[in-house]
Amino acid sequence: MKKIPQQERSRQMVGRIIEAGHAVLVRDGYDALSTNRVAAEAGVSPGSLYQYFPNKEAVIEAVVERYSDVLAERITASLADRIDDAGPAMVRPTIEALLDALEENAEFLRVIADEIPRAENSSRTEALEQRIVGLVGAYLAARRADLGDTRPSTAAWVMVRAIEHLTVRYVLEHPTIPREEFVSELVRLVAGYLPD
Amino acid sequence: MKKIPQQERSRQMVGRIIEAGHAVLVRDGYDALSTNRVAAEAGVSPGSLYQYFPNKEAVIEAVVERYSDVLAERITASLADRIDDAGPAMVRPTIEALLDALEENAEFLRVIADEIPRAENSSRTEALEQRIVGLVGAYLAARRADLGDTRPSTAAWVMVRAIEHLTVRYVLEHPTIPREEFVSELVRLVAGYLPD
DNA sequence: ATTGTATGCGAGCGATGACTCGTGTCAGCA
DNA sequence: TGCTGACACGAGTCATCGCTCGCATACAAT
Repeated sequence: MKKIPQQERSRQMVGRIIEAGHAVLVRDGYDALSTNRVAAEAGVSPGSLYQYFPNKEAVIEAVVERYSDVLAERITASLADRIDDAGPAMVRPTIEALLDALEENAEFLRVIADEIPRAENSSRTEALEQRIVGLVGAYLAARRADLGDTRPSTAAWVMVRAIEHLTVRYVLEHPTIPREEFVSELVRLVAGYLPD
Repeated sequence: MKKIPQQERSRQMVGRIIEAGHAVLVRDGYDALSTNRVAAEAGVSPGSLYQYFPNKEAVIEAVVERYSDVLAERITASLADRIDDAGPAMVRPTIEALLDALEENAEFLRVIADEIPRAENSSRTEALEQRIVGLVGAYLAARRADLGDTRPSTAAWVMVRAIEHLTVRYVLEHPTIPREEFVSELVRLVAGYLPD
């Protein structure tokens, strides 16, 4: 039974439930998340939870959505900021911003990337990726001469996927590569692929 | 109760169970896989299944292991074959081989990559990655002059992760990029990153 | 044949957890 | 103050599943 909150207290409740879901995911992990546990963590009864979420999946979706909205905000803002710069002047700060954003919530990122099946969030993840691919594609289209006969959309697809994955894995696996070295490598990777 | 099969028929049973697990994963998906269902699919009783597998997870592990052994075999063989070639002469056939191997079993790849939580197979996946990173790292170390001050191990980490992820996503998402174009892009990506 | 052992069976136990529903409470309004 | 509908509660229902155990059967050795 999906209701639209009409009173203030119920809107607070939705917030508390999302917050609790986040806490349970980080503290107990994805497998241990039950609607009963989320309700308990939120100090709310299971029945109340189901007044605002149709099922368990919807709760998780809401938690993930809140996180990825914040992330999307930061990334696209950072990208848009430097869309007029060229080459490394644009690439390096963007990668730094991405790494910062991911590291800030590394524990939750681990849950999303390693514990939740990818398919569960495919729609949300892909929407975010599509949005960034669009941005980067437009950027590349504006400087098409650089690319030879590579299509901008293709180049954007490759770049965005690669950078996203590499940064996420770097943050989660903490390989024995100093951050500075890692960033430089990514910049080199991008620069080699998009010659100017 | 993990038993070591002593008679021929029981060895056949283990094989049938693994085969059934594979079939259930592909046909019904990860969430729908129960030990009872696997047993039924194998034409075997649940009790018998537990004579050879300590728990459900072990069954899945065995199924995944069989798949990733085949994959590892093909990739490392292909890599080793061309370890003496230089530049694109080595890179392109390797990527082609990787794409071939992934496409051959795309349905099962989807289950592994999109439905099973990554953490479930981290040990197996990482072992495979480590092995390939080792191979590539050794290759790069042998031609260290090319890399400037980038450490071979770092370059290998970046390359292997990037190529693996991009090829998997390409196979699973079937973006509107022709295969030939995609391969050329990956070759360009590698060539740009590892100048010679 | 007979006995001992390995193998196989499948009904069912025990626990879990998503979700419901009957009951109670609170806020706002006349 | 009494009424009404939104809101909240939480014990309980119902189905699912991982896993066990007592028994049956096939096989090998003697």
